[in-house]
Amino acid sequence: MTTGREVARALRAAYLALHRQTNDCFAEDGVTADQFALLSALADGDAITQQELVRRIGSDPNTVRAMLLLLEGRGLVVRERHPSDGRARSVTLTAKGRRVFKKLWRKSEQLRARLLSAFHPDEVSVLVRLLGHVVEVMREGHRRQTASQNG
Amino acid sequence: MTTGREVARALRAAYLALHRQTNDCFAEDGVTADQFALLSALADGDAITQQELVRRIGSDPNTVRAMLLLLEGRGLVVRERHPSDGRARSVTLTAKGRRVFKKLWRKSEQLRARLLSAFHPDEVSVLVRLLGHVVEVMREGHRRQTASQNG
DNA sequence: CGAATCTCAGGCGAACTGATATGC
DNA sequence: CGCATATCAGTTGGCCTGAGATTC
Repeated sequence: MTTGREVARALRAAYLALHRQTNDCFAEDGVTADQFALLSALADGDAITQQELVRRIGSDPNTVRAMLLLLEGRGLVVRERHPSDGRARSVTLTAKGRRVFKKLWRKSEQLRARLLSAFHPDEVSVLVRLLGHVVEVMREGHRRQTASQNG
Repeated sequence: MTTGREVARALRAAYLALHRQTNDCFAEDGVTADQFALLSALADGDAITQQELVRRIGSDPNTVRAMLLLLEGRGLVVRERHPSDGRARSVTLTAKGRRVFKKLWRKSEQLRARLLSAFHPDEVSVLVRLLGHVVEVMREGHRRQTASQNG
Protein backbone atom coordinates (compact mmCIF):
# COMPACT_ATOMS: atom_id res chain seq x y z
CA MET A 1 0.00 0.00 0.00
CA THR A 2 1.17 3.46 -0.85
CA THR A 3 0.51 6.08 1.79
CA GLY A 4 0.00 9.81 1.68
CA ARG A 5 3.32 10.15 3.42
CA GLU A 6 5.10 8.45 0.55
CA VAL A 7 3.42 10.72 -1.95
CA ALA A 8 4.44 13.78 0.05
CA ARG A 9 8.01 12.53 0.34
CA ALA A 10 8.31 11.69 -3.32
CA LEU A 11 6.83 15.02 -4.34
CA ARG A 12 9.18 16.89 -2.05
CA ALA A 13 12.24 14.99 -3.22
CA ALA A 14 11.40 15.42 -6.89
CA TYR A 15 10.72 19.12 -6.59
CA LEU A 16 13.81 19.88 -4.54
CA ALA A 17 15.99 17.92 -6.95
CA LEU A 18 14.65 19.81 -9.93
CA HIS A 19 14.79 23.12 -8.10
CA ARG A 20 18.43 22.63 -7.22
CA GLN A 21 19.39 21.61 -10.73
CA THR A 22 17.58 24.64 -12.09
CA ASN A 23 19.37 26.95 -9.69
CA ASP A 24 22.70 25.44 -10.70
CA CYS A 25 21.81 25.84 -14.35
CA PHE A 26 21.32 29.59 -13.98
CA ALA A 27 23.83 30.25 -11.22
CA GLU A 28 26.40 32.08 -13.33
CA ASP A 29 23.66 34.33 -14.71
CA GLY A 30 22.56 35.42 -11.26
CA VAL A 31 19.02 34.19 -11.81
CA THR A 32 17.26 31.82 -9.43
CA ALA A 33 14.87 29.02 -10.31
CA ASP A 34 11.99 31.02 -8.87
CA GLN A 35 12.91 34.10 -10.84
CA PHE A 36 13.06 31.94 -13.95
CA ALA A 37 9.55 30.69 -13.22
CA LEU A 38 8.41 34.29 -12.99
CA LEU A 39 10.16 35.30 -16.19
CA SER A 40 8.67 32.28 -17.88
CA ALA A 41 5.18 33.35 -16.86
CA LEU A 42 5.85 36.81 -18.25
CA ALA A 43 7.27 35.40 -21.46
CA ASP A 44 4.03 33.57 -22.10
CA GLY A 45 2.22 36.57 -23.49
CA ASP A 46 1.58 40.26 -23.07
CA ALA A 47 1.39 42.53 -20.09
CA ILE A 48 -0.20 41.06 -16.99
CA THR A 49 -0.93 42.47 -13.56
CA GLN A 50 1.04 41.53 -10.48
CA GLN A 51 -2.09 39.86 -9.20
CA GLU A 52 -2.28 37.66 -12.27
CA LEU A 53 1.40 36.86 -11.83
CA VAL A 54 0.68 35.80 -8.28
CA ARG A 55 -1.94 33.37 -9.55
CA ARG A 56 0.24 31.95 -12.28
CA ILE A 57 3.30 31.14 -10.23
CA GLY A 58 1.35 30.32 -7.08
CA SER A 59 3.00 32.86 -4.83
CA ASP A 60 1.77 35.84 -2.81
CA PRO A 61 1.67 39.58 -3.67
CA ASN A 62 4.48 40.62 -1.34
CA THR A 63 6.84 37.97 -2.61
CA VAL A 64 6.06 38.75 -6.22
CA ARG A 65 6.62 42.43 -5.59
CA ALA A 66 10.01 41.79 -4.03
CA MET A 67 11.04 39.59 -6.92
CA LEU A 68 9.85 42.14 -9.44
CA LEU A 69 11.83 44.90 -7.71
CA LEU A 70 14.93 42.75 -8.00
CA LEU A 71 14.32 42.00 -11.65
CA GLU A 72 13.38 45.62 -12.36
CA GLY A 73 16.66 46.72 -10.82
CA ARG A 74 18.45 44.53 -13.34
CA GLY A 75 16.40 45.95 -16.17
CA LEU A 76 14.63 42.70 -17.01
CA VAL A 77 11.06 43.84 -16.35
CA VAL A 78 9.06 47.07 -16.23
CA ARG A 79 6.04 47.80 -14.06
CA GLU A 80 3.78 50.43 -15.53
CA ARG A 81 0.44 51.78 -14.38
CA HIS A 82 -2.43 49.78 -15.74
CA PRO A 83 -4.24 51.86 -18.39
CA SER A 84 -7.77 51.17 -17.20
CA ASP A 85 -7.30 50.25 -13.54
CA GLY A 86 -5.40 52.78 -11.47
CA ARG A 87 -4.79 50.26 -8.70
CA ALA A 88 -3.05 47.68 -10.83
CA ARG A 89 0.41 47.45 -12.31
CA SER A 90 1.04 46.19 -15.78
CA VAL A 91 4.16 44.04 -15.86
CA THR A 92 6.11 43.16 -19.00
CA LEU A 93 9.53 41.92 -19.97
CA THR A 94 11.91 44.52 -21.34
CA ALA A 95 13.88 43.85 -24.50
CA LYS A 96 16.78 42.86 -22.28
CA GLY A 97 14.43 40.68 -20.26
CA ARG A 98 13.30 38.81 -23.34
CA ARG A 99 16.90 38.42 -24.45
CA VAL A 100 18.00 37.08 -21.09
CA PHE A 101 15.04 34.75 -20.89
CA LYS A 102 15.80 33.32 -24.33
CA LYS A 103 19.37 32.71 -23.27
CA LEU A 104 18.25 30.97 -20.09
CA TRP A 105 15.68 29.01 -22.03
CA ARG A 106 18.32 27.65 -24.38
CA LYS A 107 20.62 27.01 -21.49
CA SER A 108 17.99 24.91 -19.75
CA GLU A 109 17.02 22.86 -22.78
CA GLN A 110 19.30 20.06 -21.73
CA LEU A 111 17.78 20.09 -18.26
CA ARG A 112 14.25 19.77 -19.60
CA ALA A 113 15.40 17.03 -21.95
CA ARG A 114 16.85 15.17 -19.01
CA LEU A 115 13.61 15.61 -17.14
CA LEU A 116 11.67 14.09 -20.03
CA SER A 117 14.22 11.34 -20.53
CA ALA A 118 12.90 9.72 -17.37
CA PHE A 119 9.62 8.81 -19.04
CA HIS A 120 7.82 7.23 -21.89
CA PRO A 121 5.80 9.87 -23.76
CA ASP A 122 2.50 8.65 -22.36
CA GLU A 123 3.88 8.65 -18.84
CA VAL A 124 4.62 12.35 -19.09
CA SER A 125 1.02 13.30 -19.66
CA VAL A 126 -0.05 10.98 -16.86
CA LEU A 127 2.40 12.64 -14.49
CA VAL A 128 1.21 16.13 -15.37
CA ARG A 129 -2.40 15.05 -14.93
CA LEU A 130 -1.77 13.47 -11.54
CA LEU A 131 0.17 16.51 -10.33
CA GLY A 132 -2.77 18.62 -11.42
CA HIS A 133 -5.00 16.56 -9.15
CA VAL A 134 -2.73 17.35 -6.24
CA VAL A 135 -3.07 21.07 -6.87
CA GLU A 136 -6.84 20.74 -7.04
CA VAL A 137 -7.32 18.95 -3.75
CA MET A 138 -4.88 21.27 -2.01
CA ARG A 139 -6.80 24.29 -3.27
CA GLU A 140 -9.98 22.79 -1.87
CA GLY A 141 -8.24 22.65 1.47
CA HIS A 142 -7.35 26.29 1.24
CA ARG A 143 -11.00 27.23 0.77
CA ARG A 144 -12.06 25.07 3.68
CA GLN A 145 -9.52 26.64 5.96
CA THR A 146 -10.33 30.24 5.14
CA ALA A 147 -14.03 29.43 5.40
CA SER A 148 -13.58 27.82 8.80
CA GLN A 149 -12.41 31.12 10.22
CA ASN A 150 -15.99 32.35 9.99
CA GLY A 151 -17.53 29.54 11.98
CA MET B 1 2.61 16.95 -26.77
CA THR B 2 3.66 17.44 -23.20
CA THR B 3 6.85 19.40 -22.72
CA GLY B 4 9.47 19.47 -20.02
CA ARG B 5 8.27 22.91 -19.14
CA GLU B 6 4.81 21.61 -18.34
CA VAL B 7 6.27 18.90 -16.13
CA ALA B 8 8.35 21.44 -14.28
CA ARG B 9 5.39 23.76 -13.84
CA ALA B 10 3.09 21.02 -12.65
CA LEU B 11 5.70 19.71 -10.24
CA ARG B 12 6.33 23.17 -8.84
CA ALA B 13 2.63 23.95 -8.46
CA ALA B 14 1.88 20.64 -6.76
CA TYR B 15 4.79 20.90 -4.36
CA LEU B 16 4.12 24.51 -3.39
CA ALA B 17 0.44 23.78 -2.83
CA LEU B 18 1.23 20.87 -0.55
CA HIS B 19 4.00 22.77 1.20
CA ARG B 20 1.69 25.66 1.97
CA GLN B 21 -1.10 23.44 3.24
CA THR B 22 1.41 21.63 5.45
CA ASN B 23 2.69 24.88 6.88
CA ASP B 24 -0.84 26.02 7.61
CA CYS B 25 -1.58 22.68 9.23
CA PHE B 26 1.24 23.12 11.76
CA ALA B 27 1.20 26.90 12.05
CA GLU B 28 -0.25 27.12 15.55
CA ASP B 29 2.33 24.62 16.76
CA GLY B 30 5.23 26.70 15.51
CA VAL B 31 6.53 23.91 13.29
CA THR B 32 7.23 24.35 9.61
CA ALA B 33 6.67 21.84 6.83
CA ASP B 34 10.42 21.39 6.47
CA GLN B 35 10.87 20.83 10.18
CA PHE B 36 8.09 18.27 10.03
CA ALA B 37 9.91 16.48 7.22
CA LEU B 38 13.00 16.38 9.40
CA LEU B 39 11.08 15.13 12.44
CA SER B 40 9.44 12.54 10.25
CA ALA B 41 12.82 11.29 9.09
CA LEU B 42 13.94 11.02 12.71
CA ALA B 43 10.73 9.27 13.73
CA ASP B 44 11.44 6.54 11.22
CA GLY B 45 13.87 4.71 13.43
CA ASP B 46 16.75 5.05 15.80
CA ALA B 47 19.57 7.51 16.09
CA ILE B 48 21.05 8.72 12.82
CA THR B 49 23.89 11.05 11.97
CA GLN B 50 23.38 14.55 10.66
CA GLN B 51 24.93 13.37 7.43
CA GLU B 52 22.34 10.64 7.09
CA LEU B 53 19.65 13.19 7.85
CA VAL B 54 21.00 15.35 5.05
CA ARG B 55 20.64 12.46 2.65
CA ARG B 56 17.14 11.57 3.75
CA ILE B 57 15.56 14.97 3.48
CA GLY B 58 17.67 16.06 0.54
CA SER B 59 19.18 19.13 2.15
CA ASP B 60 22.73 20.24 3.01
CA PRO B 61 24.74 19.95 6.25
CA ASN B 62 24.58 23.63 7.18
CA THR B 63 20.83 23.81 6.74
CA VAL B 64 20.26 20.63 8.70
CA ARG B 65 22.45 21.91 11.50
CA ALA B 66 20.52 25.17 11.71
CA MET B 67 17.23 23.33 11.78
CA LEU B 68 18.48 20.96 14.45
CA LEU B 69 19.66 23.84 16.62
CA LEU B 70 16.17 25.30 16.41
CA LEU B 71 14.51 22.02 17.29
CA GLU B 72 17.06 21.31 20.01
CA GLY B 73 16.28 24.67 21.55
CA ARG B 74 12.66 23.59 21.80
CA GLY B 75 13.65 20.30 23.34
CA LEU B 76 12.43 18.16 20.45
CA VAL B 77 15.76 16.58 19.49
CA VAL B 78 19.13 15.80 21.06
CA ARG B 79 22.49 15.69 19.31
CA GLU B 80 24.94 13.44 21.07
CA ARG B 81 28.45 12.39 20.15
CA HIS B 82 28.49 9.33 17.99
CA PRO B 83 29.80 6.40 20.07
CA SER B 84 32.19 5.02 17.46
CA ASP B 85 32.88 8.02 15.21
CA GLY B 86 34.13 11.12 16.98
CA ARG B 87 33.37 13.33 14.01
CA ALA B 88 29.70 12.48 13.79
CA ARG B 89 26.68 13.48 15.80
CA SER B 90 23.98 11.04 16.74
CA VAL B 91 20.58 12.67 16.44
CA THR B 92 17.40 11.37 18.07
CA LEU B 93 13.97 12.60 19.04
CA THR B 94 13.47 13.34 22.72
CA ALA B 95 10.39 12.06 24.53
CA LYS B 96 8.86 15.46 23.96
CA GLY B 97 9.90 15.30 20.34
CA ARG B 98 8.13 12.00 19.85
CA ARG B 99 5.06 13.34 21.61
CA VAL B 100 4.97 16.47 19.46
CA PHE B 101 5.54 14.48 16.30
CA LYS B 102 2.66 12.15 17.14
CA LYS B 103 0.42 15.12 17.69
CA LEU B 104 1.44 16.66 14.39
CA TRP B 105 1.04 13.33 12.68
CA ARG B 106 -2.54 13.01 13.87
CA LYS B 107 -3.19 16.59 13.00
CA SER B 108 -2.02 16.02 9.44
CA GLU B 109 -3.97 12.85 8.86
CA GLN B 110 -6.76 14.74 7.19
CA LEU B 111 -4.25 16.47 4.93
CA ARG B 112 -2.74 13.17 3.80
CA ALA B 113 -6.21 11.75 3.29
CA ARG B 114 -7.05 14.70 1.08
CA LEU B 115 -3.85 14.15 -0.85
CA LEU B 116 -4.78 10.53 -1.48
CA SER B 117 -8.37 11.40 -2.28
CA ALA B 118 -7.16 12.82 -5.56
CA PHE B 119 -6.32 9.38 -6.90
CA HIS B 120 -7.36 5.85 -7.55
CA PRO B 121 -5.22 3.47 -5.51
CA ASP B 122 -3.23 2.34 -8.53
CA GLU B 123 -2.60 5.91 -9.59
CA VAL B 124 -0.87 6.63 -6.30
CA SER B 125 1.82 4.05 -6.85
CA VAL B 126 2.26 5.25 -10.42
CA LEU B 127 2.73 8.81 -9.20
CA VAL B 128 5.31 7.81 -6.62
CA ARG B 129 7.16 5.76 -9.20
CA LEU B 130 7.24 8.58 -11.74
CA LEU B 131 8.39 11.08 -9.14
CA GLY B 132 11.16 8.66 -8.26
CA HIS B 133 12.31 8.77 -11.87
CA VAL B 134 12.57 12.54 -11.66
CA VAL B 135 14.84 12.27 -8.65
CA GLU B 136 17.02 9.75 -10.44
CA VAL B 137 17.62 11.77 -13.58
CA MET B 138 18.24 14.92 -11.55
CA ARG B 139 20.83 13.10 -9.46
CA GLU B 140 22.59 12.02 -12.63
CA GLY B 141 22.83 15.67 -13.52
CA HIS B 142 24.42 16.43 -10.21
CA ARG B 143 27.16 13.90 -10.85
CA ARG B 144 27.82 15.30 -14.31
CA GLN B 145 28.15 18.80 -12.99
CA THR B 146 30.51 18.03 -10.16
CA ALA B 147 32.53 15.81 -12.46
CA SER B 148 32.78 18.53 -15.10
CA GLN B 149 34.69 20.70 -12.65
CA ASN B 150 37.65 18.37 -13.06
CA GLY B 151 37.77 18.46 -16.82
C1' DC C 1 48.73 12.55 4.60
C1' DG C 2 43.81 12.96 2.48
C1' DA C 3 38.98 12.49 3.39
C1' DA C 4 34.84 12.92 6.08
C1' DT C 5 31.92 15.17 9.57
C1' DC C 6 30.62 18.92 11.80
C1' DT C 7 31.04 24.02 13.42
C1' DC C 8 30.81 28.88 12.76
C1' DA C 9 30.17 33.51 10.47
C1' DG C 10 27.83 35.77 7.07
C1' DG C 11 24.77 36.73 3.07
C1' DC C 12 20.72 36.26 0.23
C1' DG C 13 16.30 35.16 -1.85
C1' DA C 14 11.73 33.65 -0.65
C1' DA C 15 7.72 33.75 2.22
C1' DC C 16 5.08 35.61 5.57
C1' DT C 17 2.48 39.23 8.85
C1' DG C 18 0.40 43.55 9.55
C1' DA C 19 -0.54 48.19 8.57
C1' DT C 20 -1.42 51.59 5.06
C1' DA C 21 -2.55 54.21 0.71
C1' DT C 22 -5.17 54.40 -3.38
C1' DG C 23 -8.59 53.46 -6.85
C1' DC C 24 -12.68 50.46 -8.22
C1' DC D 1 -19.33 52.18 1.86
C1' DG D 2 -16.88 47.54 1.02
C1' DC D 3 -13.52 45.43 -1.83
C1' DA D 4 -9.39 44.85 -4.57
C1' DT D 5 -4.64 46.03 -5.75
C1' DA D 6 -0.47 47.33 -4.50
C1' DT D 7 3.07 49.39 -1.14
C1' DC D 8 6.02 49.45 2.81
C1' DA D 9 8.38 47.84 7.16
C1' DG D 10 9.87 44.08 9.50
C1' DT D 11 10.56 39.05 10.75
C1' DT D 12 11.57 34.41 9.93
C1' DG D 13 13.23 30.02 8.11
C1' DG D 14 15.76 27.86 4.56
C1' DC D 15 19.72 27.52 1.59
C1' DC D 16 24.06 28.68 0.32
C1' DT D 17 29.41 29.99 0.44
C1' DG D 18 33.69 29.84 2.61
C1' DA D 19 36.73 28.96 6.31
C1' DG D 20 38.13 26.21 10.03
C1' DA D 21 38.46 22.40 13.73
C1' DT D 22 38.37 17.64 14.76
C1' DT D 23 38.52 12.90 13.89
C1' DC D 24 38.91 8.82 10.94
